Amino acid sequence: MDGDKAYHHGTLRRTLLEDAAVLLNEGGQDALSLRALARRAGVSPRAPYRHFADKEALLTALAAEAFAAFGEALARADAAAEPGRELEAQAIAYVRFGLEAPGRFRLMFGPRRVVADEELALAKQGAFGVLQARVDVLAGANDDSRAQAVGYWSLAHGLTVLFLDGRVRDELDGSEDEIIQRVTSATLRVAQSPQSSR
Amino acid sequence: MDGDKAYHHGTLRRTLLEDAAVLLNEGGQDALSLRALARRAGVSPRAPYRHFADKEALLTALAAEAFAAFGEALARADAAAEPGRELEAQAIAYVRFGLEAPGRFRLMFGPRRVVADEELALAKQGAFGVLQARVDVLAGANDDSRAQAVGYWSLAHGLTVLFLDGRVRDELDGSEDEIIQRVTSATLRVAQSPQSSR
DNA sequence: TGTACATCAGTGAACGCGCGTTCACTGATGTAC
DNA sequence: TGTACATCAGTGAACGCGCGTTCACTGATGTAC
Repeated sequence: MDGDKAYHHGTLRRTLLEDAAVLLNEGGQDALSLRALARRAGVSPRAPYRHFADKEALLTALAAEAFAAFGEALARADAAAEPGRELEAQAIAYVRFGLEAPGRFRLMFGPRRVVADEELALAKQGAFGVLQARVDVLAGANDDSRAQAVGYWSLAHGLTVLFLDGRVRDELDGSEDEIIQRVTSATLRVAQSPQSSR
Repeated sequence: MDGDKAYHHGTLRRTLLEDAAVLLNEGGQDALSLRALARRAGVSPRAPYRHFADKEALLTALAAEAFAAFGEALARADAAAEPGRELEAQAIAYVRFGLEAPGRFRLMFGPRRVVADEELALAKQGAFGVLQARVDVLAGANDDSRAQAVGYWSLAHGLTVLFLDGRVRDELDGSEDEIIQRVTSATLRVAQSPQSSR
């Protein structure tokens, strides 16, 4: 199970990124060090530098992967949703994605990374695009559709953070999905499909 | 200007908390160390321990103060708003509070602090209460008013984070306040007063 | 199939650093009489 | 108003630690012929 990779690890890059996500979720940013990562992978402290220029580069790569996975999760939820309930499904997927791995989520939206990483920018843009596309279909890509997309994104994002903070559970009862549906439909103008609210 | 306090600093506790906020906003959590704080205050590394049990205690105290200030800012905005536009005013105040001092904002909603601090819990509860109170007035404290309050809070919170992330400015033009108003009214069901939307 | 050799993916020891925290201490301040 | 003394708010040197990163290196792998 361990050590069968001998000298040439073979998948160090992957391993490092996966373990980084684990450390982030377990102990937050403070717990994530290159040395800890190397230790987990059973490899010398120097080894990670073969795959990443420095710590920042690893974090950026991880954030980019996270946004890609995020976009896919949103798209999957959208595709699987009952017609007319796609936005709600995306909101649920959004919150779940955050709660599933809080450390990763905080990395994604944390203090500014190196501004110039193109892969990261694209992945981010892609994830937002999934939501924007659905809003455009429902709202007809009018003047307000961008503002609406930002509003939906904000609501889902804020709800996630409030869940992580414990705030939501202090205020509302019920399962996660129920709460999300309830908050969404109580708050949003165009919450669902043609057949209006509730 | 400096050093006129001589040996007994006199206001070290205050100074430390204020400088901590500055460091947080300038360089993020990583830049905030007790030693750096002591240096800024022109005091030995040991001195802060006279006022805080450890670093965590200082952070907790800072977060508690921040939530108190936050609640006051929301209440002030609410009081100064045109009748019927209080929620919008609170949302604007919310976002401004975050953009004004991102480091402080991230501390407030960052990874869980020591759960058991009562002062922090109360200050947090108080800030949320300001919003909840306004929702109750407008919505009549019905079944959904708690969910609505959570929804508003989420929207404002998410919008703040998206602003901080640069996401909003990538998508929408206009001044901060305009954007907030636009997103709010495009998205929210009960955006304003009786006279309905727009 | 065998061998020479370039390249790739690691080793392991060492560096300097700033950190949180603790030590035994001392100078300034405030209070009791 | 003066003095003794407790207390308060700081000093400054030291600790051990884990970190990011660099050094010169070496064993494993893949390719050309």
